[in-house]
Amino acid sequence: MPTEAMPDLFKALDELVYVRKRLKSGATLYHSGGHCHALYVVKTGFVKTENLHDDGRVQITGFYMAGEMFGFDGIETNAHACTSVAIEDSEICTIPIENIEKIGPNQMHLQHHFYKLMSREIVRDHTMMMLLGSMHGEERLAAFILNLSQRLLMRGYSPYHLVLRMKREEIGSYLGLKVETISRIFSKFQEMGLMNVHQKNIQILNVQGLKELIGQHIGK
Amino acid sequence: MPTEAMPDLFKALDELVYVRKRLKSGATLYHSGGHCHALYVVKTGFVKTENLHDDGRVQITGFYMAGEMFGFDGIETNAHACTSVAIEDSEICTIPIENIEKIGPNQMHLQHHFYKLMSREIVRDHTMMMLLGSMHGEERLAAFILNLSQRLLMRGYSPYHLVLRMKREEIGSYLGLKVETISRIFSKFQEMGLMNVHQKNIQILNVQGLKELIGQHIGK
DNA sequence: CGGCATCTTGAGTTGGGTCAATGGTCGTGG
DNA sequence: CCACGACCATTGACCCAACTCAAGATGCCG
Repeated sequence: MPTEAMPDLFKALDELVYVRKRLKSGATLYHSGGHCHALYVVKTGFVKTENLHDDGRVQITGFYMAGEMFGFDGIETNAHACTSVAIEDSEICTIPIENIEKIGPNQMHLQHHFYKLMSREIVRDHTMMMLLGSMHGEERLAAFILNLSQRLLMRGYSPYHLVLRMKREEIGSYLGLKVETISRIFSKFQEMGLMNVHQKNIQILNVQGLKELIGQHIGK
Repeated sequence: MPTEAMPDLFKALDELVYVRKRLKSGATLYHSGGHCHALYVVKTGFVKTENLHDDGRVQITGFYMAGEMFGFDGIETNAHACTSVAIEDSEICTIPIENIEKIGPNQMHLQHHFYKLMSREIVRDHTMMMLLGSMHGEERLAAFILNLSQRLLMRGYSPYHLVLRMKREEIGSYLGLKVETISRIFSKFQEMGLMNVHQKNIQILNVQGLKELIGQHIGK
């Protein structure tokens, strides 16, 4: 992607944005099954998306931080396939889908940008399938922490100090593990000297150690 | 989607198709990391896509049958994020990405069709995340068989008799379980009178029973 | 300060993994 | 056409990672 085009791209993107909504922590942006007419970008705050199974089981399918777009699952059927909830006070930008469809041939780079964003979501989901299907608990949590760290770094924050916005139970739901297991693994990581854990504050002490931990358990 | 528009849509789609490749069973269509210049549609046969982890672990991320499109993961970076392999002799249609980008404003419904297809893949992936993150072995296999049955039905085949194109190990990789576990669950399903299993031939005897099995294990 | 939600830790259980042996199926070549 | 060999599937015995249940600890907010 040529750097020159970026300002134009952002300008063009900006014109698609409809409104900025404010959500209190715990508030629902949209419900599974509801009519889907827009995509969303987190401006500030933190959002989760979750799938609700009939019998009450919940699977969190994503956590989105400032600058990240979500809601692509609703395009296929015009109905949301998951529920979106703010996990801290957040501001959300809305991009009406009709605006995206109106993108003309003069903004082909913008059209392509949306394809890329959806492709990125697909790659991310496949990575999660790999994590859930073939990694052990410790590997999953290490990968999760490294991923958050990476995303903070890209936003210009320190990659070594993170404040978790979600609770242990939500991390567990995302990683296919129970709260107690998450808690135990955090304690173990601390014992191993990989990180300091104090409630939601994580200080990463040994990035390389975390990376090496993933992939140690050969086989599964 | 208006039924009237369908013939036009198919005609328009057809014009994007570049070539039809023939692949022998076991042949690789593209490798992870390779340059991505196209999307693919299965014309005949059966294809799997898989993520390869450094340490040799493999996660199958999808099985695609006639009429299904795949390869969306390569759009973001122009490099394939997974490897695609034919699991039986197959014919594959290639849709060069440049053709998709050239779609003009006169074919807005076609442009939207691609958004829908990518959205469908995202929904499917989220369903898999739910399956891998919060279902037990029996539920996973039941869901898998019901999904195949459903896709056969949509293509006009009997939903009660399926011939598995993949081996047990591949089912296991897809569902995050080991070969032996898949084998044991198939045997159990047969004992329970839910289906007859003879090698790759599955005869479903009790669809309702399979559906009810999913969601019985409350909690986890 | 009290009440409630969240997090941690322990003890015991279990679903699915591992290892190992056997049984089927199919393709190839004599 | 049959026999061999390679690959795949099944089954059993045992084990361990993660779950369940239960009890405290910690922190937060009114």
